[in-house]
Amino acid sequence: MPELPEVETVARSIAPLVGRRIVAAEFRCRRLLRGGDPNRMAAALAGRQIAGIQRFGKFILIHLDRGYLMVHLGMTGRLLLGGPQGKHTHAVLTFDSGSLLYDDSRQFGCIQYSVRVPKRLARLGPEPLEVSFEDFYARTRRRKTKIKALLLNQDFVRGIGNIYADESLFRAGIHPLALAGRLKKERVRRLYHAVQEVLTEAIEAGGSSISDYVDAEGRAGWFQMRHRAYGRTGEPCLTCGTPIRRLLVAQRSSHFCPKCQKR
DNA sequence: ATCGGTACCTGCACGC
DNA sequence: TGCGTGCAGGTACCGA
Repeated sequence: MPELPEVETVARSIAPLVGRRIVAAEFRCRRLLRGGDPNRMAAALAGRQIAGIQRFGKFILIHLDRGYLMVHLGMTGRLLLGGPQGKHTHAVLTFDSGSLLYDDSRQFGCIQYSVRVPKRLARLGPEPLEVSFEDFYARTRRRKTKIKALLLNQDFVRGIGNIYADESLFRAGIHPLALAGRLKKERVRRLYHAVQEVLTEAIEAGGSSISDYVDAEGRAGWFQMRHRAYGRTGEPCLTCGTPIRRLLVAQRSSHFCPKCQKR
């Protein structure tokens, strides 16, 4: 579910935890820990104070007074401040008052504790809202892959997922199958600005709630009302009226206007 | 080094 | 009502 705007919204909504101390931690799903031991993690977290919260692409890095807790929401992960626990509540952090729940029906997300900043974060590309155009452009050069696949690659830039890739390509007028390395500089520039525009608007809208995404306070986003391509297969293009088409790129559905978006 | 394909899970909507 | 199919915001890993 969550891409950069959703993760940013979640990260902001758990900001009230900064300064609070973890009284107890419980992990009920081994898969979620990616090899970590539930009891050792719980022991390491008990007594720790939240020092800060940072987002890296789709990852949330919670700084503790000793070590880091890295959270990825996968497709269906949620962080919730309090609220009822369900059959997919896989982790619970208890504070002196209140709690933070991790809920994830598909179990594609992960939570990892480490003393140092996890190495995975160092391999990610730059933040799309901070990268310069020259760097963004340079990263597309000599790439033989399709532009849609490149946008989804977190080592290219971090945080873009299926929705915002489609929305950005639509606004830039670029076909998802266009080869990244062959795009002219001015077309890459349009894409660069489209990515920033779409992500900025989506953050302002609190993200996209397609089926069940909500922030830690249970609030849904409304950027789905602004989608022009994603999920609009068969509906008229808002620019030219041509029906939006869907095809598979990198095994992900891609929605685009066959008339407005050129290869 | 890069690329495409597959695996990992559960839930839901759909047609029969 | 049940059953099979396809689809879903994600990444990691494999072989070519």
